[in-house]
Amino acid sequence: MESDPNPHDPWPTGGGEEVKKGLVVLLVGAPGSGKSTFCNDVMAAARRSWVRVCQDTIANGKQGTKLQCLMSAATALKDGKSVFIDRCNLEQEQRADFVKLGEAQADVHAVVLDLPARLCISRSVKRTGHEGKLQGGKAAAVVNRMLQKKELPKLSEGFSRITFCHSENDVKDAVKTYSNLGPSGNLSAGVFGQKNKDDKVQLGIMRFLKKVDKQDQDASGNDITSYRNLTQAIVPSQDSIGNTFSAELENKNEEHGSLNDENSSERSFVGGSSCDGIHTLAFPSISTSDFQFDLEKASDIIVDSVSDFLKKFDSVRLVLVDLSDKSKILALVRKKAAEKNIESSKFFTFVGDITQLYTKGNFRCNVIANATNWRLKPGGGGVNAAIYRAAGDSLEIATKEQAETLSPGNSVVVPLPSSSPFHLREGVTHVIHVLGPNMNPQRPNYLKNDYVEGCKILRDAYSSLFENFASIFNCQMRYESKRSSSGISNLQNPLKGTTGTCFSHSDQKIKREGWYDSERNKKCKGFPFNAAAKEKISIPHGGHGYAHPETHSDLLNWDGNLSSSNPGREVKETNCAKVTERTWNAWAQALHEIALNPEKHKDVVMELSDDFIVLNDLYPKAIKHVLVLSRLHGLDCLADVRKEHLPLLKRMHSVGLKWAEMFLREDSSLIFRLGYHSVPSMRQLHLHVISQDFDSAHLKNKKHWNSFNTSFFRDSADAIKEIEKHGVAKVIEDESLLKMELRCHRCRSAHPNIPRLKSHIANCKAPLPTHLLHDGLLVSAASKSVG
DNA sequence: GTTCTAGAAC
DNA sequence: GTTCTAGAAC
Repeated sequence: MESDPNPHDPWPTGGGEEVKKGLVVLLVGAPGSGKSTFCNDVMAAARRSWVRVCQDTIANGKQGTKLQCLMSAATALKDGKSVFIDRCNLEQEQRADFVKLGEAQADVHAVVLDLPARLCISRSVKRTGHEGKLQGGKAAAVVNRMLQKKELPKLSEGFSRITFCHSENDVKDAVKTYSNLGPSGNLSAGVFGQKNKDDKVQLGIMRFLKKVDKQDQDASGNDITSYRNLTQAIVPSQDSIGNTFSAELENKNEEHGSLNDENSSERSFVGGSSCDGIHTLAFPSISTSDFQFDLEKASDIIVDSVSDFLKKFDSVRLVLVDLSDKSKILALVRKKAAEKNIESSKFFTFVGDITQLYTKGNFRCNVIANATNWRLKPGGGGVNAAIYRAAGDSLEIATKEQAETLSPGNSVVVPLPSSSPFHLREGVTHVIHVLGPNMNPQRPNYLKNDYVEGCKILRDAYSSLFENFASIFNCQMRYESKRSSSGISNLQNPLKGTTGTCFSHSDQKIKREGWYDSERNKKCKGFPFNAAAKEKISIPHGGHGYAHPETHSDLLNWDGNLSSSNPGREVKETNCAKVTERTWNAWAQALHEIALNPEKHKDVVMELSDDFIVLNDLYPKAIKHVLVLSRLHGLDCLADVRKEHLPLLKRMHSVGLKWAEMFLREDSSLIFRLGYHSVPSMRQLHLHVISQDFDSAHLKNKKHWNSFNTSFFRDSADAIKEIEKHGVAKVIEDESLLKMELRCHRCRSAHPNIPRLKSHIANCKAPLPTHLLHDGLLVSAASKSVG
């Protein structure tokens, strides 16, 4: 849906004026990859005026020069036409001059026709009358030689959008996307459809890596080195808790993107979310830990610096992070930020590990700050050590490229390579090292309690940090501003009149989940409830098997109090946690009935013991999909499970494993995942053992898909660990998860509807996410043979 | 959980 | 016209 005639254009141009912008699309592909066909197909159905610049015919039908192509393209752009550059463009150097065409107010895209070499060769060999006269047997040698030199395009070359096509279907989709592009429409920026760079990494290798890496785990159990060897681009995505600000706002922006880009069925954002996301800087409190800076003074400076910065920038968020919810600096800053009326959507505090904001906190930040030392070296204590440990060698190497040392009050931006574990795992694209004043006599540059100088340096440090953050942001805005002439990432941009339906939250919601201690335990300890929280979310439950609609969804407000969105509701108390009483609808009782009276259901029971029953899911969502059903009365869902149920849970897990392994003996190509739905539709605790093909006619809607492919699905092994550690398992009682856009569970590409998703997953060969492999959450033939 | 179906999307 | 979603009913 291009924007020109649309009165609801989400990215309206400034002052109501339509700013015409050119578009240059470089085709990238070997001879025989279908570049000319692509151009012709688009031009045949196009809604805008295109010129195809083909080096093979540019000289009066004969092969011409690159210069001729450049001149022809420039002329076409001047005439307001859009241009296809139809030449191989396989190497960066060959593309560079064409990318520069974008300097004259044009977007530059790449469409990569990365089809199998064999196909290109056979087409080249077969073709007669090809414009490039590359026919016959010679073609094979030429194609092979060219492909050896192939350098896939990157955004950093200056492209605002890159579309990778690996199959005929991909090409069709891309043709459709460009055909539908109206005269002044635009497509969202980013990388689409990129395959994992290293598809050769197979399960066996992953297992091997895992084995090796056990020696290299940090204290929190984070695996460090395995990621060094993987280049798979995992972009933390919308399968996180949907209610952190970051996830939510990024979702919104993707929704925006989709309005301009209705046909981008392949939407695997590679390289972080910065193109479409809200730029978020997570930073620790500088100097207050190891450098022993006074907390009162530091908190004043933080709040002042944040306030100043936010006055200047709109589409950014700053998040102060500390490990403990008892953190004094967080409490001080929260209080002062509230007093100063700093908008809590733009600045807030977060309790968690800054190195695992996404994986452990489900909170996405694309930039994090590191309180470094003057040598910019790993080690020391606190945040610096943790960040270097988590980021692996790549951070050290990347840092060295930027600076050797740093003086107090300064900061330095370090872009993380896309292969960096931090980038892959956490979605962090940049680390900014910042050095604050030191009040610790044991550390270098000791200020001897000179707080006049100290405060000055700390202010400098924060302003340097924030300005550097903004400079990254500005540089990435280059792409964004290309997408529309009016600064598209404005958060205030309303969604009025849009038709996207994936995300229906309001902008001002926040929910902190994922840290047990800050929530469930506090409830036990009788923390005060504050119904007048500044921001809160209530998540009504409808459509599930129980009739009572609400469950707890609490959050911390600025005052650090717990607020409840469910005042006056009856709860029953089990041990420490309060559990909502639920009334289950008749249809949701089927499993409960089977669990209690298995003798009446011999037709479905496949295995029976005193504790559990194994049965096929009546409506399997994959080739193999069985349920391990607990028989314990009163245990209806994962949220009800407590420590005393651990033996049962472990037993159910091992029974699930046994069945998965049995299925694997029949079909070794299957891969299984074991887990629970956060909010099950059917009463009676049941473990899903489901093969990851999702090849089933019963998988019919978004809810089906997302219930197995977002954090709504809680892996059995994780649940067990969490119960062991915290007494309860995390359940994500957030219905919006089930309404999230449809993303392939392998390559993370987004798809407009279930049929399209299903046809994609039937062919997607990308490996399953590394975190699943890595944490042993998948059961496959490979995992069995190694383990 | 499924089925049915109106109406939106294509 | 067909396809697809989402809400209601069960």
